Amino acid sequence: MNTKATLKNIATMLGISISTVSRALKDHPDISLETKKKVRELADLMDYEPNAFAVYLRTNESKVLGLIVPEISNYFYHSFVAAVEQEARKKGFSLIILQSGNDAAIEEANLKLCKLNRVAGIFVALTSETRDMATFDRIKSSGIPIVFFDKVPEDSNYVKVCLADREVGKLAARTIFDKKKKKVFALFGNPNISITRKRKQGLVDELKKLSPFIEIATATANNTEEALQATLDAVSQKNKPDLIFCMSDEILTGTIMAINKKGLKIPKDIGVLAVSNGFIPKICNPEITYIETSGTILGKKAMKTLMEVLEKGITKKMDVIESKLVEGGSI
Amino acid sequence: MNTKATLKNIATMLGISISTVSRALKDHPDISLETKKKVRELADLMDYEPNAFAVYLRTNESKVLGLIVPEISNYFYHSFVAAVEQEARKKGFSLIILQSGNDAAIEEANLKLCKLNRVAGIFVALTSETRDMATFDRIKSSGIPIVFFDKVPEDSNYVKVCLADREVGKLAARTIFDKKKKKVFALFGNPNISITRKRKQGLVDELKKLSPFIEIATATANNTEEALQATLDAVSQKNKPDLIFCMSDEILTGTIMAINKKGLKIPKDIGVLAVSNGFIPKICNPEITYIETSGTILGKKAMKTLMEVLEKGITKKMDVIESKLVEGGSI
DNA sequence: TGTTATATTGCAAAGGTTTGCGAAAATGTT
DNA sequence: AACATTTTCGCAAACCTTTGCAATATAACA
Repeated sequence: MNTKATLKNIATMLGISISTVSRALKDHPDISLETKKKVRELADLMDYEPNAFAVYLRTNESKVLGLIVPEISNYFYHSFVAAVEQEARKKGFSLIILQSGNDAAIEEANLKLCKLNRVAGIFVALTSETRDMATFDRIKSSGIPIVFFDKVPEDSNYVKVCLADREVGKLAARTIFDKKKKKVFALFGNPNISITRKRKQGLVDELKKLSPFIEIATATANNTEEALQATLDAVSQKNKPDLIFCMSDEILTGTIMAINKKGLKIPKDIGVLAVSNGFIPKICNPEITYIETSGTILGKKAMKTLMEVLEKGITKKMDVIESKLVEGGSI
Repeated sequence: MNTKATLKNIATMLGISISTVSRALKDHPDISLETKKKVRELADLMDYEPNAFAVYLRTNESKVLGLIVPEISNYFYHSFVAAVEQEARKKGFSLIILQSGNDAAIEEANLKLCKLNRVAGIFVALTSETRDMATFDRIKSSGIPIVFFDKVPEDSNYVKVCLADREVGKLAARTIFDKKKKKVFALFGNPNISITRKRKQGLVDELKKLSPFIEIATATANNTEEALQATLDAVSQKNKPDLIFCMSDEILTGTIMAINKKGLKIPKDIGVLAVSNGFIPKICNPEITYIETSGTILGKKAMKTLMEVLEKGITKKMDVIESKLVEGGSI
């Protein structure tokens, strides 16, 4: 039978003490080269890997990060997740990924799970249902840093990385103005989350400022299905809009389906402007003009921020990433 | 200062022994109701959670699963990941997700990471570069069960869940035959992985069997970009195909971009048939006809299989899920 | 040779939990 | 009251690693 690869076994087999083996493997200066060599050879042979659990138990430093997100299968999040995972691996961390499915109770359970797994830090995109930040506060005060991203709490008391959401709205407004659109139908996601409110405010305020003659109607769509329906309704009116603004990929998807269903042509019959990571816009014909929100960039930023928090113990901070307009042919 | 919530501290505060506290918390029959009550109350108050690392160290049973995938931001995998995560949580497991980015070396590193984290089991979709199964074998013989999915090793010596790939090909062939297409251009992914070969064989053989008059040309596209280019080339010939078959969403995406770029109309100018999870087909106009491959279903199956392996210690097994044709208007 | 410095190594505790086994206390039996 | 049972609990080892400190061995020096 194969002996388990532990310090103890290596030590016994070599007739030396556990501590010597431990130090030899870490290249501690106290240990003679000869011993180090012996130890390393046997360790390699036995395929020794330190037991992460024992290490943690002793050192209290875990190399695992938690990531809680409403759902992974989301146009934006999965690129965020991919980026964080990559960066994490570079730094020697692993990533535990949890989905809260827009349910505050599951979110809380996931948070507990992170605590249970003694993660070194957590990334969180809030549920649209999250009202109570108490659990987050408890986790935080128990010493586990949290970096909020995308769907962040409004309160400035946290560490967060997000898009310049108000700017996104303004940029959309300026684009609409430049393209001389007159009747806008704007679709937004759940109004409970701050990014929705900010994007909406940015868009509406800036549009008003730019011109008193641009009509704007807004509606809420919590998912692709609702966006499809809302778009259908909007374009079926006698006096239909000349541009539809979609706050997210989820919504854009529904809008496109609706436009296809109605047999309308973009941009001849109707214009489309979206906020997106670019994937869906690029497979449309013509390509959709969009304001880019890159999950990859945000992910890298988030990881960097977490590392800072871990090192310097910051507890409040807000990082914002800019976004830019990518022109397709949809307006 | 707040005392840490550990068995020891609870024990001291209550003036009883650690073992009693431990057993009380697990509702062990040896402990009196009175004691249990006391213990539970204090534990609740202190927000006690067993230290997962210590538990593992003692029991050697971890509640964490590993998942290694070429990349999460893939049309198919992220729904798989989402499904596995959900099922895992139901069973009290957490999921560590790693990406190997189609690099066999990173794949190996990820495997080590799983071992290091002492996961209870691993899900793996192979890289197209993976040749050497030695590391997998070592992990397996070290007692960590591996369930391969989607991109699985050919050899029957493993536990795997996958689509009925040959059937997928055949179904495509029958559809092409039924729709009376005469000149097929079929795009496949990396030929090193078995699903490619199987789908291709299924399609080609069945097509030959059904009719000697259907022409079929095949090409390889390793990513969306290559698919775009290959499609562009194919439709630019004097005698262009009347149907394009796309083996995956990645490829379908490229094909659609190419068709859009060329200004061709589906299905009038050219037909399209894909293997897909349905998302992209549904946002096209007309919707693309596709053979469904559900990451969600496969994910659930994979989790179920892993649980079986964990319980019964099976070491070889192959589960196959059927797929069906979903008609759009693209043929 | 005795003394001191330096290079190597080992001891033992700690981290939090689980669990077999034995001890003590409570209850039941005659 | 003496004994047998049953109920309730504690002891201590084990899981594997890290690390401060003490111990030993070796070399250097006077």
